[in-house]
Amino acid sequence: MDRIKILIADDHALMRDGIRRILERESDFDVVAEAGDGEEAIALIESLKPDIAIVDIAMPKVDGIEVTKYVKASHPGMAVLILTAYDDDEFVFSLVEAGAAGYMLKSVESQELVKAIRAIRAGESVLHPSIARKVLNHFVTSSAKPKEHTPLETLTERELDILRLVTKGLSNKEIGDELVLSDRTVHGHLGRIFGKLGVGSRTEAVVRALKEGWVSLDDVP
Amino acid sequence: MDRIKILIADDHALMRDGIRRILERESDFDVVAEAGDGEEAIALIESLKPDIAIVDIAMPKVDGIEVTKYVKASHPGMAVLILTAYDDDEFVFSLVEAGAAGYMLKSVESQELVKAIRAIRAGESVLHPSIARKVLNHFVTSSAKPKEHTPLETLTERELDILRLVTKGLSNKEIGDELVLSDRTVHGHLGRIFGKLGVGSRTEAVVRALKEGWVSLDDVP
DNA sequence: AAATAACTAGGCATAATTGCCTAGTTGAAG
DNA sequence: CTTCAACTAGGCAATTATGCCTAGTTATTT
Repeated sequence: MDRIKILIADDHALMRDGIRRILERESDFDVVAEAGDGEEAIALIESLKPDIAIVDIAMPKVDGIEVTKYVKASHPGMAVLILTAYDDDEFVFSLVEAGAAGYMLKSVESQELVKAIRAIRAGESVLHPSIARKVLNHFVTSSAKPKEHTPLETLTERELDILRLVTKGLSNKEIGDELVLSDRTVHGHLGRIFGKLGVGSRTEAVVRALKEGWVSLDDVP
Repeated sequence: MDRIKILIADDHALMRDGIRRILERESDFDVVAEAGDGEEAIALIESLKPDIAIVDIAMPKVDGIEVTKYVKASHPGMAVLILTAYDDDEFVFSLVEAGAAGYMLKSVESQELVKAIRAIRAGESVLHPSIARKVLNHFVTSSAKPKEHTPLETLTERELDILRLVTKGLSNKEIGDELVLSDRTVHGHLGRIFGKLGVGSRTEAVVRALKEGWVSLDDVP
């Protein structure tokens, strides 16, 4: 069999270099390229067509999830191995959905990574042990309570506007001034927001907005 | 001169391995140990007394900042090079204060890291270029406005307890029940919290708590 | 012993929030 | 043309929150 062509995408040069040196000790591995961001990764994938792309989630310009989606859409035979520092449920499910063949944490031992690559090459899927547990938990709990915490009816644009200003600590009246509305209107919107989010106070709504990423902490200096 | 004895502390085995392989190519470097968490790092520093400890910030049990403080307190001659993924002002100042001899990001090229180690061995200090800029900005802006956004009088433990519960969306009365207090007491604490933080509503206080890291979003499911 | 800070609690007044209604307007979709 | 969702606005009542006071207790420090 030909050597396994591998691409490494990670914004940390040191990590790329380290992984490359680890993989290059394997005679059947061929590290054909390194990319420092998602855009570069996609370009190199197009021109070099590696067998496996080792991709970090957090990268500038285009993140690992997008890269994975792109790869599976345009090169279904190509495998993506996510290698990341994030031990986060949400990412795992996004990636599994996007079609990643593996999800390993950077805390993995070198030889485990090597084994994972060979397994993926053989058509298997690999999950970091601590991740596998979470995935199982997910299926168990998600079949137990199909809704309850997910019934987020989507907020309208206007409601998001108001929620953003609430997060800045403004009162209903101040929000009204800001958006040129009556404070009663703000009051009405807020009531609907609370209903949709299933909360009962602006404090909870704010935490929810931040948790879901509607609003970033950076927006609130 | 003897070879430079180096210890690598990082919770990512892959990163440790990569750095080790990079450094081992230099004939005057001697990687004497690897540690996967801060506790292990301190133990190994005690027994092996390396010249330089390369330390990640985010590590289990004991973080890199604590390790740095420990090293500077008990082995003033030993140097600490922080190598981390976090491009964050606060960490830099904490580390500079703690006595780190260098602060490099993991996005650095291998050869830069090698050069940094030699520089530190020679008694110099090294800062990642993008960090250096921030440090300069800090001194410029901090001399311009000595207070204003920094006048965070420290909150007491009790105040933090209350702030944490506020972040969960509880009312004063609910917080009182939780902590076995009168709601008036909670009211009093909150007033002092607002004063210290310079805010005027629980919403602002919550955002502040999250922004400063008093409370984590993970604590609020 | 005296001072200090933190925690506790209450009074009192004002302002803000929340809940539950109705209802007009607009624009897009059927 | 009708229907529907979203945005707008208000009435009304009840609850909370906020600000500004005082003041007792406890533990620590000086």
